[in-house]
Amino acid sequence: MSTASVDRRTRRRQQTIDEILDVSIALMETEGVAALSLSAVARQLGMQPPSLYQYFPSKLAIYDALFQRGAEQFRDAQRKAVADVPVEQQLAHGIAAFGRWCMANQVLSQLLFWRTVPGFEPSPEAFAPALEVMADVQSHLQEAVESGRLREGAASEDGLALLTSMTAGLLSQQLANEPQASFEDGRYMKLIPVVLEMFFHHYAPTRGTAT
Amino acid sequence: MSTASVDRRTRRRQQTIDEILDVSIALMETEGVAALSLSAVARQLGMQPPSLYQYFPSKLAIYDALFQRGAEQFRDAQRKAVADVPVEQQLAHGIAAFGRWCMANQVLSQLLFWRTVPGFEPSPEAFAPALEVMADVQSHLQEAVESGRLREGAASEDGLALLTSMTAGLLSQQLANEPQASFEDGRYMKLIPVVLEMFFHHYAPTRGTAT
DNA sequence: GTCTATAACGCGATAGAC
DNA sequence: GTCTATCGCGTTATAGAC
Repeated sequence: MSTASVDRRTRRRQQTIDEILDVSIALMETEGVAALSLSAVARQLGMQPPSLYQYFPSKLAIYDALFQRGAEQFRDAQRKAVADVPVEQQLAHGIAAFGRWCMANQVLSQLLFWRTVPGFEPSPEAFAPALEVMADVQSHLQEAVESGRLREGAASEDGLALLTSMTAGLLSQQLANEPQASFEDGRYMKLIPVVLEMFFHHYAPTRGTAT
Repeated sequence: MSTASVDRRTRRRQQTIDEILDVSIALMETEGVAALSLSAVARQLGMQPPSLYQYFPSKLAIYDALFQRGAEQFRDAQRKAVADVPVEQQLAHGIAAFGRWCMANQVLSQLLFWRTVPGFEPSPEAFAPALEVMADVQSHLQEAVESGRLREGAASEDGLALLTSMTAGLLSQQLANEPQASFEDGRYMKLIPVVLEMFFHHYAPTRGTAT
C-alpha cells in the first residue's frame, strides 16, 4: 500500500468526520442542542446509524468534538479581532468579536457557555482552547493595569469573573429572548459597550471602590 | 355521589400531581434538566408509565407545570424579600433573594432562565408570574428614579435589561462553573453586590453617561 | 484493515383498548 | 389506573464489500 493511498484515505476520513459535525450543527440549529439525533445525522448523510460509530465512539464524543471545534474557532476569532489593533482598544474589540461570533454560532455558544446536554462534560483536550481565551483576556486586563488604564484589581480573579459574567449575561438574555436577532440589532448585544464602560468605570485608576 | 367524595378525589388527584412534579425535580437534579424520563418518574412512584398520562397530557406539559410552579415560587420569594424593607433597600434585597432562590432551586432556574429543553416553550399562563416579577423590578427602579436615587434612564427598557443581564450573567457562570456552591460562598454570587453598585454608579443622578 | 449494512437489544414516549 | 403495542432512539454484534 502506497503512502499516497494512505493519505487519500486519511483525507477522505477527515472529510467524513467534518461532514458529520456540519450536519450535526445544522440539525441542532433547528431541533435544539440537546435534541441531536444520530439517526437523523445518518439519514442526512445517506448512511445507516451504526456506520457513524466508525468515526465517533458515542454521541457524547460528537458533542466533545463540536465543543473543541467551537472553542478553537472562538479563540481564533478573538485573536484575529485583537491583532493589529492599538493596545488600548483590544478589550473593546475582543468583546465585540465575542458577541459577533456567539450570535453567528449560537449552537456552539450554547455548548461552550451553558452546560445543558445531559451527561456531557468537555474533555480536557476540548476545553484547552477555551482556557487559552481566558488567559488572553486576563493578559489584556493585566496590560491595561500596567499601562495605568485600569486599577490593580481589574486583572484579579474577581475582575475577570465580573467582565466575563456581564458579557455572558447579555449573551444569555439575547439567546433566550431574541435568538433570531443579529449582533448589530440585538436588544441585549447593543449593551455590550455599556457594560464595558461600566467595567472601566468601576476599575478606574483614580477613583472607585476596591473589590 | 356526594360532594365530599368529589372533594376527596380532587384532593387526592392534586396530591398525585404534586408528587409527580416533586419526583421530576429530584430526578432532574441528578440526571440533568433535559434528561427527564417519564419511565423513571413512574418507577419512583410505583406506577406504570402510561398512568402518568392521566395527570399530564405529555412530557412537555410536565415541564410547563414545573415552569409555572418555579415562576410562582420565584415571584413569592421576591415579594417576601422586599416586604417590610425600607424602600431604598428593596432592590438590594430583591437581588440577593434572586441569587439565594436560584442556588436553592437550580433545576427550576435552568427551566426559567435558559431555554434548553428541546421543544419546550412555556405557555402564557405559566409565563405570567415571571412577567409579574419583571414588573415588580421595574416599579422598584421607577421608585428609585422618582425619589432621586437613580437617574431617569435606570427604569427604561435598557436599564432593566442591564440589571437583569448582569445578575443573570453571574447566575449563569455560577451554575455552569460551580453549581455545587451555596449562595453565600459562590465565587460569582459573591459579586452580586458589586454589580448592583456598578449599576447604581452608572445611573447615578448627578453624573455618568446617558444610555 | 477500512467501511458499510443488517439484525437485534433495551429503553424511551405515547396511543388505544380494557 | 393497567396492559399491549408502535415507533424511534443509541448502541452492539456480526458479517460482507472495498
